[in-house]
Amino acid sequence: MTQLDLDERRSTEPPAKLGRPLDVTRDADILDAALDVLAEEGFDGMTIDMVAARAKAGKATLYRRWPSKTELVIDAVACMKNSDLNFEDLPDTGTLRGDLVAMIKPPTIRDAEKKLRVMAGLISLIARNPELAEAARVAVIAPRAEINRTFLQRAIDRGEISPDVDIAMVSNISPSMVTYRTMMLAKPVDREFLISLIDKIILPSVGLGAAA
Amino acid sequence: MTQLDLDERRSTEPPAKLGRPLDVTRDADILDAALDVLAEEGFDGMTIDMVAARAKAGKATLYRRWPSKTELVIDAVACMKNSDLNFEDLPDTGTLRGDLVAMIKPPTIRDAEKKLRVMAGLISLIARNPELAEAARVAVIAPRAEINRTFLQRAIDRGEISPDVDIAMVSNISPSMVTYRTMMLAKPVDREFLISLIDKIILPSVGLGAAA
DNA sequence: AAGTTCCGAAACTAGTCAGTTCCGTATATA
DNA sequence: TATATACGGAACTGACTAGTTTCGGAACTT
Repeated sequence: MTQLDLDERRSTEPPAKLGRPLDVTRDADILDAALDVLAEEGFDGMTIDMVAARAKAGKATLYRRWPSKTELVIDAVACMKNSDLNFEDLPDTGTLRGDLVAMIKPPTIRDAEKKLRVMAGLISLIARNPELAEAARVAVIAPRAEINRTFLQRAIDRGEISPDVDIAMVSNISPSMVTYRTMMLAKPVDREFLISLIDKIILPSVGLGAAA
Repeated sequence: MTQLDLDERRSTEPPAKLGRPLDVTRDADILDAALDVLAEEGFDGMTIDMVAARAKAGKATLYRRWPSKTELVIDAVACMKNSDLNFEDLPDTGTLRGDLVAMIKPPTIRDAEKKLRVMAGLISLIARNPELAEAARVAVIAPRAEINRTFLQRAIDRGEISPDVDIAMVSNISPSMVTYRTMMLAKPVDREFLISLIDKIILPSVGLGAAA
């Protein structure tokens, strides 16, 4: 069951005729709590009681809305999609380097780090749960590369870089190295690291080595 | 308790005076079984019974040798160190590209993939268990970057690339992108991908874009 | 106010699994 | 052969947790 399914379910029972209506904002609170616990404990370390306590809800309430722990987590991951970056207001500075540097903002970095912590808690499951894997890919993994793809395509269109650049490969450099640095090396992803990444790896790979 | 501790314990009871001696090769079988299960199920999915069954051993035997599941896993990870690549016989072809390409061998790739599957099953724990994190870093993470560092240093020494190259950054490109591709994108790491990685990302980042 | 529905809290069920104990057997020394 | 030791297997304990049920109360509708 996905968030969309829930919305649908509710739209078929119009504005709720009698008694207290199902509160949609309650769903969001619970999903947020689930993400917090997930980031701190991982999937197996997370218990339904933890989530209920964090959301100040009863365990029964969670089971009234989601049929199982797994479905709750899938839904939580799917709803993690656009917590920070809106695709509409991406920077457009006129240069590839300008666009990439403009993405380095503390809130964006924090958002990415939380998502990575959630991902870390899920990875061992992803190999065995295709539905969860799909939710994670759509919500977390794809958007990061998509933004880079957009920047690169713009740069090609304006003639800044060669159209022969392997966009698929280059757009994954930053997600790969940020993820590895966080999850494997446990080192901070700070502005200095990201600037180095742009100037020493990404720009040279598109032929903007010294010209930038 | 580490493998070293076990060896020590055994060396203090000389060649075992009476009865059946503790069989050191039995340890290796059990640790291998643990790695197999770990790679397939992840830490939380792995049970002691599974490991015992796979090693054709009794559960009690495992607990005679390791005090807990966690210690067993830490030991297994630590022993994963040099299953394939020996630091002595690294290729030395005379060019950076030659060295990097020479590392692309099916057995090496398979070995790396298994290690990555084990890592995937551990990541959510690594954030909460420093001892395990250290074992994983020493056995899996550090060696991969170390090899690249060696190749890069050689290239600097022979004047092939500039001494200003950020070795720490460049030596992590390949581990990062291979890990991400495997764990997040669930795409195969084949020869074609690795060649592209070398020619399109790594070599340009050290100033060998077209000259190679 | 009456009726309905959802709520949080808590008790409960059932299954799983880490870790322990026990036992009959196999293998080595002496 | 007698003895000591570690073995595999199986039964057991205790803790934990997913999921269910129950219940009194709160909030909304009419």
